[in-house]
Amino acid sequence: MTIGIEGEQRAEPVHKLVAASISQDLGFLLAKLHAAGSALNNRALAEFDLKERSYSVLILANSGLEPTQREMADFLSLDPSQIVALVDELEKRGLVARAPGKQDRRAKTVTATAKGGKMLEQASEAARRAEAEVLDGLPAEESAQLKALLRKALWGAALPE
Amino acid sequence: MTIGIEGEQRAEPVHKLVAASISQDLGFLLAKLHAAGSALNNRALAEFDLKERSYSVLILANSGLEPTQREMADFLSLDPSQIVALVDELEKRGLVARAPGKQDRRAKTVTATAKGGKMLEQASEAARRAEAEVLDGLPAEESAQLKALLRKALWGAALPE
DNA sequence: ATGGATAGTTGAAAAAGTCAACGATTTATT
DNA sequence: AATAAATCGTTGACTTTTTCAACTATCCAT
Repeated sequence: MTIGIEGEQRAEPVHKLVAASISQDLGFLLAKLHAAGSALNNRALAEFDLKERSYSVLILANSGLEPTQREMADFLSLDPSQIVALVDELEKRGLVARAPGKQDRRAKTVTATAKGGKMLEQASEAARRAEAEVLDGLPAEESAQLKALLRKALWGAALPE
Repeated sequence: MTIGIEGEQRAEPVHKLVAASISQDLGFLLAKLHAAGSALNNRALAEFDLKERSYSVLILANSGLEPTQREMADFLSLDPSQIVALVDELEKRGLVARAPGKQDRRAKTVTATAKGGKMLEQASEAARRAEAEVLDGLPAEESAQLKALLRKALWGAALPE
């Protein structure tokens, strides 16, 4: 983690309270790193009028997996009604399109348009840079390790890639 | 991670969308594990009429470090006004006490009362169990590694303990 | 001694999260 | 086949959380 201020970068000063036992608490560590990362991500994505949420939806829409809104809601840990709002906005901007589910006509699959795919390409690059900034304190190997452990904590040993 | 349903526990089914590239995104992984952890934490703490937030404040108040509200806000990545509300409530319940800062009379240090300390003891045990549940998929060594990497990402190599 | 910054507090406004209901459709039961 | 129960997306109401600008009291630099 670094804090960037007007182009200049300095290491985050280690806070006095780091000595408190909460610094050993997983929930706190996740919340804090997530908060810092979200701020950077949202700043990076603002250029494309995206936020972390809409960016996530766009990625899933562009994945080729033709996810339904319900699948997105489950996977992103969001309420289905929030997905409606996110897809509404992306659809209005012509970045994604809804289509009726093939087997299930109740469901709607969400797919990125060509325009959405192009925007995603650029946005991903910005997000990649933001992530690098968050992981600034970790060498590449440990960054990979951290992400691998997070995936394993979420889904167990059976991991993609 | 496991999902507990009415006492019974089952492994979380690996979602179809895990194959999407967002599963490699640090922000997403943090958000998802944090969301799952928060739910478990809050459920565990509800017994004590605490939430993650008030629990965090109580820990810091009990740390012996005599943090000011501002220090708490910085450390917990919260707005100072949110700390006011949290401390107000804990103080009303007799779990913490405000005292004027010794060097700086603008500042107020927050300290846990004996009652607060006792409650924290029990609540910590509940939180510890919740954390264990989140880290269910990881062997002890990897859990420790994950937490160490999170700390390092946040504060660099200079770590407590 | 004055001016500018900072701590806590308040209150308002915006954003996000929660939840129950509904129509359309699917799945299960008889 | 008919009916019942469950599910998907959507809407709207409601609550909670977040954000931000003011304000007082106090501190710090000059």
